[in-house]
Amino acid sequence: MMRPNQAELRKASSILREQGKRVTAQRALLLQIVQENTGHLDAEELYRRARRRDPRLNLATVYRTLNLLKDLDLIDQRYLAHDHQREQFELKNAPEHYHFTCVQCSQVIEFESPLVERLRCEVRREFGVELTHSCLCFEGYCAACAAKRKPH
Amino acid sequence: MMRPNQAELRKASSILREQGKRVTAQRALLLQIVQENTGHLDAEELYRRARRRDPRLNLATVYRTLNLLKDLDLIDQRYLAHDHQREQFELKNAPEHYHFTCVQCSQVIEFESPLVERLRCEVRREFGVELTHSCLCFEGYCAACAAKRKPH
DNA sequence: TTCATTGCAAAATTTTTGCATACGA
DNA sequence: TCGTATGCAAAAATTTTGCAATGAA
Repeated sequence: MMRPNQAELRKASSILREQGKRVTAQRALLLQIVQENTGHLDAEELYRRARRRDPRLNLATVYRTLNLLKDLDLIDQRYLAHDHQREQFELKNAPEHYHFTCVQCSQVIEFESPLVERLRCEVRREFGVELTHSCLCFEGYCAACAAKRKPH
Repeated sequence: MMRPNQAELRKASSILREQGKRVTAQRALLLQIVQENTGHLDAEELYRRARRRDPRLNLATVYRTLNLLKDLDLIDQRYLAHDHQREQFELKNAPEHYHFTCVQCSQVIEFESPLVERLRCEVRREFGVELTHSCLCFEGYCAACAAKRKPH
């Protein structure tokens, strides 16, 4: 967690610039926060956290920035669990990864597995489709919460 | 598709009754429509379709009904693709199934595969978690749309 | 300097709620 | 009949937009 993935951020910045967009303090701040939190935030939460560092930041800017970053494919919009009503965002990483969300403590675990690629092949072959994106959202109880639920 | 799955609906009705809830014309109509469309509808679209058969139906009733059915676990709320902003609902079926959504024509294909169970086992073992639900959302181009994109 | 971006406030959109009436059991 | 559920209208919550001022390149 919290690995300062500056490379990711620099890459995002240069993509912005390539598109003739400006790397403003607000955009840099929001990108920074998205990447620090492995990015499972909705607009409101992102706004709350960003305001701690820049109290002048406006919620409209958060929405505008999220839309921009989505358009440029710099962040992903994910649905992680049933009870998340609002959209969730995360920095787009090269390798796809998948999520497990604990329904009790909301902890998110990322995982990956070669089985996913096999599944994608299967679907491609069976239906003749072309896949551009896959999202896996598992839900349940993390080890700690599961233990608490079954004492002894 | 469009198999008149009356058994599903009767089961839903009896669950409503068991919970001391009433099976009103509005609720029956909404359940009917959710199951007819394999249920990939948001609140507004469900409302539009329901109004064709009962023009007096109110949008507030749709929201109240969706919340009720979610609480009773009679419908699932799913996020099927990136561009679906609003919540999507579908009738809860016994076997879990997964979705592919065509980003061009919005067609939804459901699939299942034993690989999913293997993946679930892997995640359970690796992280010691307990799984209660899994959602797979694949996106891409269906066979027809893929063909149109690559002429000759 | 120039024009994209911001903050602010107002509008639009989506969802929930209070209350009198209607209706299922 | 009794109370739950509905329609309606108003409120709340979420997201977008117009515009003057700001600031990155």
